Amino acid sequence: MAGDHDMPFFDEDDAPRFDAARAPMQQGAPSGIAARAMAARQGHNNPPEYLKGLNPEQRQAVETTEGPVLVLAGAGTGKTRVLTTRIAHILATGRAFPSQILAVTFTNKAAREMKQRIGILVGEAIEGMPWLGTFHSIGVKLLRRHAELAGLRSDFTILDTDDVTRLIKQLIQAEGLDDKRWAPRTFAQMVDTWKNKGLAPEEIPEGDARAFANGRGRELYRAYQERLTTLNACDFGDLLLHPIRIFRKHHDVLAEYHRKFKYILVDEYQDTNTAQYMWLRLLAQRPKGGNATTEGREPDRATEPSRGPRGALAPSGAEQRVSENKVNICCVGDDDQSIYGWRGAEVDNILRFEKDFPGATVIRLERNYRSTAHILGAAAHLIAHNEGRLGKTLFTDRPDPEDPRVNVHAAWDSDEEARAVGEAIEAYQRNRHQLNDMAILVRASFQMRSFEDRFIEIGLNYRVIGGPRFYERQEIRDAMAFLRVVANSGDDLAFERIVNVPKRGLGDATIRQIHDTARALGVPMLEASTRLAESDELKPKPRAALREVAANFARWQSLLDSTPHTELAEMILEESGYTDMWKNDRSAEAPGRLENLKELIRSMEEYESLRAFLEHVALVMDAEQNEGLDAVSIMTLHSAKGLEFETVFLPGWEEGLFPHQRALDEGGRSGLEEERRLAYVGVTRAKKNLHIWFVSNRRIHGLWQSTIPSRFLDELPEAHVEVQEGGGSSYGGYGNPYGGGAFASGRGGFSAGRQNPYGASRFDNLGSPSGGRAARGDQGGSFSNSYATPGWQRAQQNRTEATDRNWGTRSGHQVERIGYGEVDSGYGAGRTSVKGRTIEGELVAKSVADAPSAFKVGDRVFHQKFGNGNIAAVDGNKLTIDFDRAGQKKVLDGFVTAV
DNA sequence: CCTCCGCATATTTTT
DNA sequence: TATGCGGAGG
Repeated sequence: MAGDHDMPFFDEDDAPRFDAARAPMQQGAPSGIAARAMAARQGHNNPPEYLKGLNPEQRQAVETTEGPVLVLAGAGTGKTRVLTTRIAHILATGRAFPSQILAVTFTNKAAREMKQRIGILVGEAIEGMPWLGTFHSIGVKLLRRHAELAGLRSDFTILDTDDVTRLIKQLIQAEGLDDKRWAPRTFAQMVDTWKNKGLAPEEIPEGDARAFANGRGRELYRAYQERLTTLNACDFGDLLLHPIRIFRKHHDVLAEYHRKFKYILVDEYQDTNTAQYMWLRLLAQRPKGGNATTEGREPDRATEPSRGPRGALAPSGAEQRVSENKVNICCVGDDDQSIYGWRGAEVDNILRFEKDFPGATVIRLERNYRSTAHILGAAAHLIAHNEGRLGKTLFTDRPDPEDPRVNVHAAWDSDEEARAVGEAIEAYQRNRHQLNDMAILVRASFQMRSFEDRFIEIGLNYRVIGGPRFYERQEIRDAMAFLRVVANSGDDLAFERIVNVPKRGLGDATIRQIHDTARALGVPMLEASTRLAESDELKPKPRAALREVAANFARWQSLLDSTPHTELAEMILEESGYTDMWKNDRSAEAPGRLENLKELIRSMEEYESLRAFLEHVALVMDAEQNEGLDAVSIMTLHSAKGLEFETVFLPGWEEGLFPHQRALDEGGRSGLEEERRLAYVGVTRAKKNLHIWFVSNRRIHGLWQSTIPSRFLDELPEAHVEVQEGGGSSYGGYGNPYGGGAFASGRGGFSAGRQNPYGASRFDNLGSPSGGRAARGDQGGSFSNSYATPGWQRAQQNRTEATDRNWGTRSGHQVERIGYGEVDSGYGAGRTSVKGRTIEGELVAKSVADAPSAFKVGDRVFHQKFGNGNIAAVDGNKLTIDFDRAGQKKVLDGFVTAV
């Protein structure tokens, strides 16, 4: 077997032998890396340039090249710097060639950044690192070399989630199952979860197998894998799993890579899932006696029935013996920033590192270069509420007492929140802050909408980061499908996607016929179409259409080698009628789609060939956003990881949203801890200014819900936090008649007789003039006289100055203000009541099935926001109410009181 | 083939 | 509430 791989194995990137002084040089006198390498070898006392400016811990992390190393790199402690400098150091000291270093990241962005920074450190004279990339891109590289060992040809196609879902849908239908009852997406997700755990069809838990397709989950998974093999295709999970299986089975192959990779580096180790962990361990474990195989003691974790908590894979005795050998693996990560548990990441991997790699050096990077002492203090106090951490405390050596504290603000509802944040941003802008330095980080993307609406209204530039990606758009995927078929006529999934695009009258019936013919003849669908078009099995119309399709593809394929690929692509889109299709489309999106197609062609120019481009796109599903424009960034907390901004706004800190109810329901305590880590990530994005917001009312699924402040707010240390009375008071913009944003509708409501499951909060009364006090029997507080508060006065002013810049153009808001006034009169009686919640464990709230409503049709009720109204319909606890002023609304019964 | 209506669904996202 | 999907019907 080994002989089969020798050829591809020692090709481009395997330099035959090492010569530090020569290899990296291209011409001229020794300089750059070569000079540094020689200096290092000659034992000069002066540290090389690239080590200067590192702090002692960073330097230790760079210079401890031998043996297993775990670098616990807190937020903003120079993680990437350590990683790149470490690679530069290994290269400069002649410890390894670029091709002998395996460096894995999670995202293409991270890989790109690392390559670039290594380039800067080491000088342009060195060729790129061939084995620096994402788990998946390295997986493809391995699999292309050894494809036949996985039953594939080396030109296999990589399916993305969309392809996978369509394929699974076909399988479900082929099994005679109802694809409505058994959603293909759901099953695709299940398969993904199994693959994240490294499980083959025979290894999945019985319960999982039974849970789908009338208990036929296992067979379906198996059928799916078989279908992939037939199609000469694999999904993202396979890019890791196939190499794992090859390594396990073919020890000679594994041994080659053991010899090859002298150093292994892993970025964001806390995000690794079980499959990635298995993959890494296979590559990292070296058998004791030189090149001997690991035969007989190869761990087969996937079949191990017993695991520790949360799927932890305790190393077996055999593995421990194996791993005694020195392994130069360096994992960098931060357990406090592990936020991807829901997609299979195992925090345990990082928590267990020292057990997995006995004798490991653990280095903590805690010196933070990003944030102020207040922000770090807040972050530290917050994250300290988590158990099971490795434990780190960030510090800065430039404390500045003048720094602003972390600001906590209250708002009445999400619209007001958006308004207040907008005003805060404008205030910063007036103080010459760049919009580019500000970001709004939300928990869930639906929160973005109120900000977008508001910013459009006031003409504030913003940019949404994340969301649907360039390569996931319909027009791009269609165009890609054309190209895929041209490059590989066996790509049936791509073919099916576009046979009838633009519409050519090839309906389901014809496509089924192509399918059947293809299967009967054992040929790809394109081939089958060609033959069908020549036969008279089809009616004239589809036959002609199909003949044209087949002829088109034949022509394009014949041009593949002779025509520049960008030109060919343009030709394909033109001749297929695809561009015309969008030109004739009068919908609003059509021009944008044409623009995207142009962009696609443009981006192809960077690649040598169509194939090179397609390979790239399969794995790199990101496209750059337009820089240059000064705009506020809006994104989710998840996509903010790794970024930093001068000023950060964190809206929506309410129970149920953040921590998210679903995380609590499904993840229990560990779910809560992951939410807290997410909060920690959010807080640590800020360099100087941090504003946290919560609202009292949020519309969820169209129903107004009264909310209570997030428990995370209570976990912030008072010393570093300043509570802003009234949402945007410090920016002098707005206010509501109650002197600020929020009523004590949440916790205040509880304390009136119900139990607040989270205990009293110091935010209970924030912004509440009388509601909170009334509810809790007056405990004074900062709002003992609501009419004296700045907020109230501001509100009065605002009401009279209707032409004020902040109000004038927004009739909607003005109406809403008046609405508040109406509410005012009845407020005392209209105290909110909130449904109780059960508590599971100590801290975790479970949502509770709502009891039937005590109200009936015709009842006269009062609602805080909408005023008085009559109940028009009752559905469980959901009420449809005709409000006197606000019209018909649906509202939960907990938020209205009988009048 | 296109349009309209009813129905389910409504965190987080990379490769 | 809003969105998107799939089926039914023109």
